Amino acid sequence: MAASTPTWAEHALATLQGPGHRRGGARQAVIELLSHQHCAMSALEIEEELRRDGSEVSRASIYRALEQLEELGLLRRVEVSKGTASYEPADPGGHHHHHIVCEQCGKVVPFEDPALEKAISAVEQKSSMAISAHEVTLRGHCPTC
Amino acid sequence: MAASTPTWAEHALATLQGPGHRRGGARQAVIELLSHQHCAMSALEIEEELRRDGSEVSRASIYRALEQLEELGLLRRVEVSKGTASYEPADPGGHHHHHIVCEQCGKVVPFEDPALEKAISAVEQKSSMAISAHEVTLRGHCPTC
DNA sequence: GTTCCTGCAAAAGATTTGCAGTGAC
DNA sequence: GTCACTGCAAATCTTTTGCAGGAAC
Repeated sequence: MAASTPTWAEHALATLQGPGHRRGGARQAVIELLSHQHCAMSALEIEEELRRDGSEVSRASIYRALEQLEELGLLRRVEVSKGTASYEPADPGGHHHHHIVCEQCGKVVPFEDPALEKAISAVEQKSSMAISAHEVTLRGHCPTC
Repeated sequence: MAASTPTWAEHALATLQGPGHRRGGARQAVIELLSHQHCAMSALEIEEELRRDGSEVSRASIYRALEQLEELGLLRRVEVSKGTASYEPADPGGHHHHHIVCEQCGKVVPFEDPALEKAISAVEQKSSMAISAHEVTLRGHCPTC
């Protein structure tokens, strides 16, 4: 899938200019890393990757940054791997994709499908609950597995 | 939603008659409990419920039973609550539903929608991966929250 | 100066595993 | 008798939290 728009990091940092927020290195590193990502990453993957990049960040700070960014609507939380949350940049326009996960090797492939979105919208309309988000995960085996 | 078919427990126990399996009280209690359930339960909820019923079962045995039953295709694993897996009986015919979760109170409401299933089938056809399962989760707020 | 952000260490919660004993076949 | 199943305790893994120091505004 296309990488997230190049301005997502700017958008995130702009949102964090507001009152009640201050800049900080750890969160900035997380934003920076995620903005270059084409798909979801878990907190531990982020920690490892940042360490590899030389910008070591405390694990607690990563979790706190992710939680905060999700609450601000800047990140989308998805649960692809068994027992771990992953996060990916959320398009401000609401444009998003879903995931296919290989049960063998754990590989995650994004996909999008307008017809699927339409069907989900219809369900949301019919429901008595006010739906704010949805998540679709397909599981199977990739060609090489 | 309709409760799982009344013969699911029998089906599960029959499957476990095969070679390489033996009967055991802990697993049987888990099957018995889940067969009466209308929606997904987590391992810890199962433990608590069994204890309340007077049939105390070790937590490890519950996890082992759930893992095994899922591998046999008798249970469907869904991740509704944040950070915990839940399990529900899998209809042998493949008939299944999905879930709407209230982000406030955690309530889980099942739903099914043929149009949605059709849209997902279409995506599965188009994909280069061999899809064996899918999961849809809607999140929002229930009328009382 | 206020208070948000960060790191460290400890805690919490969910799940897995090693091992020895029990029970089904 | 063999091997699956069970319970207990310990270990593992992910995530959260308390606290003290440091940085942004």
